[in-house]
Amino acid sequence: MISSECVFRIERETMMKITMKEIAELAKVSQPTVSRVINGNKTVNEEAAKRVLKVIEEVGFIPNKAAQTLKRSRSNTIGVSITETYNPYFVELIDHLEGVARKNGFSILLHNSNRNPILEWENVQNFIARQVDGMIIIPTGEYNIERISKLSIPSVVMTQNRKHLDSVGLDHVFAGKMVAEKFIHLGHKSFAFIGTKPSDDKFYGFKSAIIENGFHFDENQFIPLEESSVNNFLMRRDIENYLNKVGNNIDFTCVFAANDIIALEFIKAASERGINVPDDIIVVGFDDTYLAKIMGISSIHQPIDEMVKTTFDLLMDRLENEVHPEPIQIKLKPTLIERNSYLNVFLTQK
Amino acid sequence: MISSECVFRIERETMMKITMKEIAELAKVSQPTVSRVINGNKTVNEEAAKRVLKVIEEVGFIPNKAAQTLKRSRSNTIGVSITETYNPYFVELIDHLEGVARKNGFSILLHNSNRNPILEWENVQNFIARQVDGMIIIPTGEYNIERISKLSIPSVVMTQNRKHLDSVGLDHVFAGKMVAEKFIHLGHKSFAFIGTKPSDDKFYGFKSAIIENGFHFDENQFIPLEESSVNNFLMRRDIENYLNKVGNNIDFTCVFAANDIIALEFIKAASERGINVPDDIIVVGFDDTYLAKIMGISSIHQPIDEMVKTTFDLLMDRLENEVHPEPIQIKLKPTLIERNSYLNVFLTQK
DNA sequence: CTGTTAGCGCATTCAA
DNA sequence: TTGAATGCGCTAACAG
Repeated sequence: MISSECVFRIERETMMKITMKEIAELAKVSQPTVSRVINGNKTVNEEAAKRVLKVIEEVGFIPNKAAQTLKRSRSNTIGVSITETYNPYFVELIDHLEGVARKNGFSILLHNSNRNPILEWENVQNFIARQVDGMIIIPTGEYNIERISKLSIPSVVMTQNRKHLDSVGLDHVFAGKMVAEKFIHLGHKSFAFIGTKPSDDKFYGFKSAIIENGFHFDENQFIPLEESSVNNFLMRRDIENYLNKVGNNIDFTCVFAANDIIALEFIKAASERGINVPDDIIVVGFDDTYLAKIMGISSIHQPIDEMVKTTFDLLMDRLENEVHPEPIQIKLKPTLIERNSYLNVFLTQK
Repeated sequence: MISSECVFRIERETMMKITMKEIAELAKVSQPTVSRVINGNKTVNEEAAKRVLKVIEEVGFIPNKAAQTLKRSRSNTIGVSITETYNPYFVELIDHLEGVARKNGFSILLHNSNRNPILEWENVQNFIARQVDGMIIIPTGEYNIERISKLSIPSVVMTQNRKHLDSVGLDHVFAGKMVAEKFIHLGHKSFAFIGTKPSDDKFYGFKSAIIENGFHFDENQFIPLEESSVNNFLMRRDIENYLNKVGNNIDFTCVFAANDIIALEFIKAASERGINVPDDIIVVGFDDTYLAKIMGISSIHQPIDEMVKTTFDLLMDRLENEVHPEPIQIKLKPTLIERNSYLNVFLTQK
């Protein structure tokens, strides 16, 4: 007792790192016994176990996970590579992910790729170096996917679907279709899309549905945004460019925006030009972030909870079952959240 | 060469973990020599080094950081505990932090405390278990600070100042004062504050400056918000409650909000009641997040870059220099960013 | 310049 | 039920 008290004091002063060996000495047992107690091995004498626990409590011992990882070849860590944090949707995703991981005894090692494939690969290398048990990738594109699939570390791609890897994505085509059909159902006849790339699945779904329903969609109804603008909140500039170009010839009455921030920026730009949202033009955003909630913008809602849970479960499954059959592709269904734009209130109150 | 080719193939198939020992065999050197090459030890024969690097390249070897950490008692990781992600300000902070850390060869281990001191302590325990070299804490309150200060792991508190620990905070009192003086300078005579707790330093600075300038500030000019409302985007409810209570007796013409989201929610609530911002009431937010930028709300800007850099440098300093004198407290100066509310545009265009 | 040896802290045999 | 011995993959001290 006295000796343990003593060490305890020393601990608080100099705080040299303490190990199982010290605990063992103080509890008058061997180091493996301490290990057994900590890992809940029942084959330990009750008295001894109590002594060990008491000492652990007193000195505040915490096992060294680096040693555990080395020994067990298992770190209880999963690496998560994300592309950006400017979109609150990803932040929410990560938040949920950490919660789920924590509940299951895992830590998250989070790295941002900033949409840069080189950094993404760097992240993966780092994950490997740090012995993660699995990886969750929000991909920058196709660039590293195949390499990752060859890595033998269980990995799953989240938010998008990929051929070579397990993936949990959203049915973007369906989302686009849903918006188009909503617009059509509301009686609209001329449409527009704002986004960075025409290859976007949601644009494809949107455009297809429009054409399938016998309506027209030509190139200048695609309002193009630079990637770099989007990342730096400068999409406003691109929108202005477009509006300046078309002048008064705005011939669409509804717009689908690739994300909520873009939607809001469009609404602002339009409003300043005397175009009333939603009276003149209605707008639907994407991601259903709190921005959409706060500003009352209709938006495509991604089932974050379900996506995170599905992704994590899939990863756990891969961790436990060695067998690696074909990559699984899961496509989640989005929903359309309709809102009355608060902006409308601002616009019409006078 | 042939043997290395062979192992390479096996690697791609079964992908058993490869170690320095294997590299050594393939390169016909001893394992420590491989280590020397990897760590840039110049005392290695050039030929041998080349062979080693070639093999490493071929098999894609990445050193096991768990082993390195165990051996060096250094993980090149810093633990970061944050309180929330709902506020984009913290997200920006973390983003910058990861960038700075990466540049210096460090990884971030990020854990969210969700404003819960118990989780915060859990985070710290986890950081210790994972052998972080240092910690950066965005505190949930006072609760764990003293315990942390006794831990011997270099730690610095960020965004707030604390007595017992190195800390890099913001001069909140100054911020409040600055806003009050701005309001006064603009000719306002009756003021309000929206936030969760009257103990808030920025409220203190705000109120003090008002009183010092001979104006009045009584209790019902503090618009109270529940912590839980703020965390769940339900501050609107509290604001409505307040506005309902006072009815038409709104006697203030300017409001200082504890963060940008609150500011926006107030503006919305007020606008819907026919109160024009900024004609009837002007509003200043806090954090200068993109929300404020997008919506054109005036806001107190925190020097994120400087804060992150200062915090990181301080931590590095503590890591390198064993000596631990008194805790250092650094207070950064905020600035007031003035904007013309876009909401105003929406409100007045008709 | 390089190989041999030792040991970081832990979990896991294997005996006893 | 327990302790002694071993080794996870790596770095560092020491010979040579």
